[in-house]
Formats: sequence, structure tokens, C-alpha cells
Amino acid sequence: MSTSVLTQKEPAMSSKEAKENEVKVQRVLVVDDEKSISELITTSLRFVGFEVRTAATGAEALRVAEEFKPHALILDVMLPDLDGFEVCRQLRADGQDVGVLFLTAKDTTEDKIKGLTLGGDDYVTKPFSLEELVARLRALLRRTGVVESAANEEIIRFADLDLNEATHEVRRAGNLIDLSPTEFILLRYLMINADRVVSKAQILDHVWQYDFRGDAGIVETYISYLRKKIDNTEPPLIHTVRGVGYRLRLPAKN
Amino acid sequence: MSTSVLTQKEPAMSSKEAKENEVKVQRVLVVDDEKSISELITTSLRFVGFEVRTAATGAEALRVAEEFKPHALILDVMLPDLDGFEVCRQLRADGQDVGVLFLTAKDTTEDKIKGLTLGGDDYVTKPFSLEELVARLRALLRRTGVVESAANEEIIRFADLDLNEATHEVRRAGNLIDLSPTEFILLRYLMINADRVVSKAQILDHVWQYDFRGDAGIVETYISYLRKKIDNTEPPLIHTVRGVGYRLRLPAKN
DNA sequence: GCCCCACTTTAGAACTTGCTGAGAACCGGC
DNA sequence: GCCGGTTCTCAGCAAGTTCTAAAGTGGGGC
Repeated sequence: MSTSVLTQKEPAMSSKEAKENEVKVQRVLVVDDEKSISELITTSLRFVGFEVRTAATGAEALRVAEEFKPHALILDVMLPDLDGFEVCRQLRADGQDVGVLFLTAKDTTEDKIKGLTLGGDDYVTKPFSLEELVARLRALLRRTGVVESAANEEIIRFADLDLNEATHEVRRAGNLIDLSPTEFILLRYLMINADRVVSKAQILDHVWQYDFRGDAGIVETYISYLRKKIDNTEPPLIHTVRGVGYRLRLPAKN
Repeated sequence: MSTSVLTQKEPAMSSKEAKENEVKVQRVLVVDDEKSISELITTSLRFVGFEVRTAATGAEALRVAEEFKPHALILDVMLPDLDGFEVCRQLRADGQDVGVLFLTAKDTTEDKIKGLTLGGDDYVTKPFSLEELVARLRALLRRTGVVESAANEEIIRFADLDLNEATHEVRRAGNLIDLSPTEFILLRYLMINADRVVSKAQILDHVWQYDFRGDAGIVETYISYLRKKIDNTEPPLIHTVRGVGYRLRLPAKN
């Protein structure tokens, strides 16, 4: 995975604001026995400003949670020792006030999935895209009310573009626009990184599922779809930076 | 843990309102010896804003009730020591003014249940759906008059849809519509979450009985039934968000 | 001003998701 | 124990989505 200019909410932050944010930094415990997965997640979450610890087994998760006091867990349901549900149950029994985002394989039997959305919890199926994971994690923290901060807004705005996470509505200049799931995630990624250039490789790493083995050309295709849907009115917002990537920006800035 | 995409009445609550609500938080004591059941109920009730304690036996229930002073009990009739009715009787003898929602197995004989509903009590048979349980609990608190708050309204409205919890009547534009029990609970769940997208998994977890081991496809079937019954007139209110879930909304918005 | 190459756009094949009707299984009331 | 309504499964169809590939466009180095 490339380290990157990712998905930071406040790219240009004064140091005072930075300090203010530091106070309410959110702690996430990532529990997965596949090292590549937990590293992928850890790197991304750190980058977007979470404090992260990891555990590879259920027992370790309980031990770490005890002293780390995470606000949320990202928890694989398939663990070598206890399963995810048992970990969750024991934590709650201990009175730990924590939201859980479960990771499940796509073919997990239905009865394993049942009950995963209770109490503000949620689940994401492997393979996931990083943007999707982070968005769901943020939504979960918002719901469980652990922290409320500007970085947790439900509506992302840029220029006359609105993207509402709760209703999945996207509007340009007030007009409702229908986007496919991938288009939606791509647009959110661009909006979160508004004003910066993001490369096709970065987009591929964040918007597409981590096991995608295709060509970066697909990004061009989806940018084209997006332009047709949201950028067919003046002024254009999606700009190509030849040889580098794409950038969302207002033309006024010249 | 506390808030959710779920069944909250005021998803976007200012912190002042939140505090105001805190004052009249309702206390519920859950008494069941099956740990999985009492955890399920506890998680859900906390999430929709109740303060919850649990007990696994009749004796423990009496002890906890003494100092917790719950507004209501959710009480399994089959307990290892005393039975639920006995617990109820002793509480009342102690002068505790508390509504009781009994949990019974489906095959509990009628005469055991008879007379129960005196005094505003009610009962729910296992297995139940969480929406059903919460609705019955709210109705009970409403009747016993312990607290009255906005979250306890008897009639839920959205657009020209009315759903009356007390009479189980549903109207679209004033016309009475006959719904099956499952359809009713599903519609209420959608109305309570009006305007937000709810996933099929969420619907399954909240509307269906907790022991349902089937496929999420059933949700599609019931959405189809509902559309036929309540959404065959303009404008359509139930909208599909492809790849995400369903959403109740007015089209006027754009 | 030419040409290369990055980007854009479109078409369409393969796939996924959701909608609906039909019918089997179940349940409760009489 | 029969009947009507209800729940649930399933399969076929329709529609939407993803992705590849190939043809079109235009920028800018020289």
C-alpha cells in the first residue's frame, strides 16, 4: 500500500486547531490475524488521524482493550481462538463502552451475520475498500456518540456539491444526482481531498477493494462517468493534472 | 454506548436537547437467565436510550429493583428460582410502582398469561423481534404514565402516512390499509428511520425475530408487499438505494 | 506543425442486484 | 381438521453496475 496524501479531513490545519483535535483523538483497536490486513488498516487509520493498536487473537484483543480503552474496534469475526462475537460480548460484559465494526468474509453464512448491526455496530465484508471502511468507522463513532467533531460530519461539501452520508444523496447546485456505489465512493474520496491532486494509484488503493488486480485505466473510466453526471454544468470542478492525477477545485482560484 | 442509526426519534439532537432528555431517562430492569437474550435486549435498549440493569434470577431481580427503582421490568416468566409472577407480586407488595413486560415461551398456557395484562402490564412471546419488544415497552411506559416524552408518541407520521401504535391502524392519505404483523413492524421501522438509508441487514436484525436464520432476500419480498399495499399511489415513498438499502423519502426534495 | 502519448469516451460483455409471482409450509381460529 | 391468511423460499426476469478494450482527442515537446 502506498503511503499517501490520503484522506485527511483538515489538510491545512493551524497548530492551535491541531492541538484542539489532539485532545479528542479517537482510539481504534484493530483485531485480525492476517498481518497484511491489519497492517493495511492500521496504516490507513493512522494516516487519517486515529490512534491505533492491533491484536491478532481474541485473547490479546481483550488484554489490549483493557488498558487501551478504545472508542471502537475493528474486529474480524474469524479469529484463531475466540470468535469476534465472543470478544465483543466479553468486552461489553466488562462494561467497556465500545462500538464494533465487524469484518466478515463475503461468503460468511447468513446466521453468522445476523445480529451484527445491533447497538450501533456495523459490518463490512472482505475484501473492502479503505474509503468504505473508514467511512463506516466514522459513521459508527458518530452513532455511538463517543466523540463528535468536525471530522465526523454527515454532509461533505465542496463548492455547490453536497454529499450526504446518511441518506446517500449527492447534489450539484441543489439538483439530486444518482450515482452508482463506486461513483459515490470515488466522489467522496475526491471531495475529502478537495484541492489536492490525487494520483490514479492513490485512487485505486483507496476507492477500489484491496484485491483489485486490474488496470489504473478504470479510474479514467469512472472519472469520465462522474464528469458526465456531476460536472456537466459550469464551472467544471474535476480537473486533470496531466501526468500526475486529478484534482477537485474551483476555477476562481486560477 | 448509546445512539444509533436505529430507532432513535431524534437522530440529529443538539447537545442541549440531549441533556434535557438525560433528565428523564427511563430505567428498565431486564430479568432473564439466558445470557444471550438478556445481552441482546440490553444492547438494544441502551442503544435507544434506556438505562438498563440486568438480573438472572428472581431473587437477584428483587434485590436490584430495590435500589435501581426501575420504571419497568422485562421479566421472563421462567426463572430458575421464583417464577416471574411471583417476582411481580413481591415487587408490588413492596409498593414498587412498576410496569412489567413478561417474556413467555410460545407454548405457555393461556391461563398462565390470563390476568397479566391487568394493571397495564403486557407480554411478548419468545422469540420476538427487537422492534416489537421496544414498541411494546414504550406502549407500556406510556400506559403506566411513568414518563411522557416526545419519543413516546402513539402515532408516527411521515408524509401522508399515519401509523397508530395503539390501534395498529395504518393510513395512506386517510385510507385505512390492512397490513400483516410483519409488514406493520417493517413499515414502522422504516418510518422511525425516515429519510435515512437502512440496510437489509439492519432491517433483518431489527424487524425479524432474533432466531430467524434465513436470507436477507426476505426483506425484498416484504418491501414488495409493502409497496403494493401502501405505495401504489403517487408519490412513491419507499425508495431503493442500490447496493445500500432502503429509504423512506418524499420526492419533493429535489 | 507534427507526433507521441496521456487522457477521454464509448460500446458492450459479464456480472450483480433487486423485483416479483408462484407455491410450499405453517399457524390460528372455528 | 379444514380454511384463510401469513411467512418464507425460490427462480426467472429486468435493470443497473463493473470492467475491458479500442477508437477518438488534444497537449505540448521538439
